[in-house]
Amino acid sequence: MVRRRIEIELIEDKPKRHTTFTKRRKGLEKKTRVFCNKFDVEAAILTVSEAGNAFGYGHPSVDMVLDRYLDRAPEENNGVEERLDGEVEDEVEEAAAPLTEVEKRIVDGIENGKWEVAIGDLGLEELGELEAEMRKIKSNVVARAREIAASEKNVSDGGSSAGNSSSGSFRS
Amino acid sequence: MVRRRIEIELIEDKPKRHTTFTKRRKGLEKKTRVFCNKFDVEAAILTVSEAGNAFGYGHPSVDMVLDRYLDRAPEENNGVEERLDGEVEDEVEEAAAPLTEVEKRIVDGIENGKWEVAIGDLGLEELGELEAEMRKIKSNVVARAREIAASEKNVSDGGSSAGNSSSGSFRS
DNA sequence: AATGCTATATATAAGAG
DNA sequence: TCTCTTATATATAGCAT
Repeated sequence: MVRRRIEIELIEDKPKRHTTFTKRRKGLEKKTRVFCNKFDVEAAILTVSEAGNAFGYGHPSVDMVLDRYLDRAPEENNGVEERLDGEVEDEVEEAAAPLTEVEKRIVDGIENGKWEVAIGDLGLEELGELEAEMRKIKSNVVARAREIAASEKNVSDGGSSAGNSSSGSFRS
Repeated sequence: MVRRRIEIELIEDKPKRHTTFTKRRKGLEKKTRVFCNKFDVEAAILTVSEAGNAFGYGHPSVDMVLDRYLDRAPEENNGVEERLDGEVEDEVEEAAAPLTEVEKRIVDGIENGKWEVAIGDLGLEELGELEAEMRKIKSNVVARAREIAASEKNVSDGGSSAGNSSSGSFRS
């Protein structure tokens, strides 16, 4: 009977924690389902347990919502909720955007099944090959990016001179 | 005061619907936050409104959870919740699997910032180039996949055709 | 581990400001 | 559009099965 107020704290006992975790996860998923039904919107709830198991509910499907989200989300949310409607359109600086257009199109292409073939059962060598290829492409793209960025800076760079060096900290 | 039982139906009035939508979305996000705090697990709630606006809350961040999920999720969820722990390992036909290991690794790489540089401001030509490259790689991988699949079929094909309809309707 | 029960905690629909 | 209130709907902690 909810004997005491539920602390917003970590439950100590392992087994109890797991039980409660499951209960609450289901509740969250149910709430998401009702939410979707009520408003006919796309939503997804993803959870990763301590053991690393991934659970998810989504309408019309987790992947669908994922696609939509990745397509619309220009910024990342670091634990804080955030609206993502308009465009961010900042100046063309050197810092990396969380999800650029190119990245989004790639993700979109992948997510939308343009690969058309199940390749999940490939050997690992193929996978490594693929990654190497992508890394190569990335290098090309990066080189081109710097080139373009450099020339753009020459004509449109406002006054705030210095500070940020153009090759410093990107994402991880 | 919740005059009547809340129908699990679509609300008619547009303005009211939006208000209620916002309220419930916040509630869902709060519940997710408490959920994360209580169990110290990773979770994310993503919603896309009718207008196409994307909202999201996640701990430690939406992207983090996304990465984890994509890394752990072998199958897609079509509106029905589903546990995602084991492997799916289906036959390698010509139809697309929702998200394969390779795809996931690609997505993961992209999401985790291994591209390290902002390339969103590139010209469109670069983008087309990149896509062409990826398509090429895909062809290679596909060819290899069929090769492997063919040889594997020779020795281990059981025969139960139907079961899960993994060759009918795919995504988009 | 999963399900049912029930007292209590939380969420929230409708108003009001 | 947001916040507050308040009556009511839902979720759920602890327990039993």
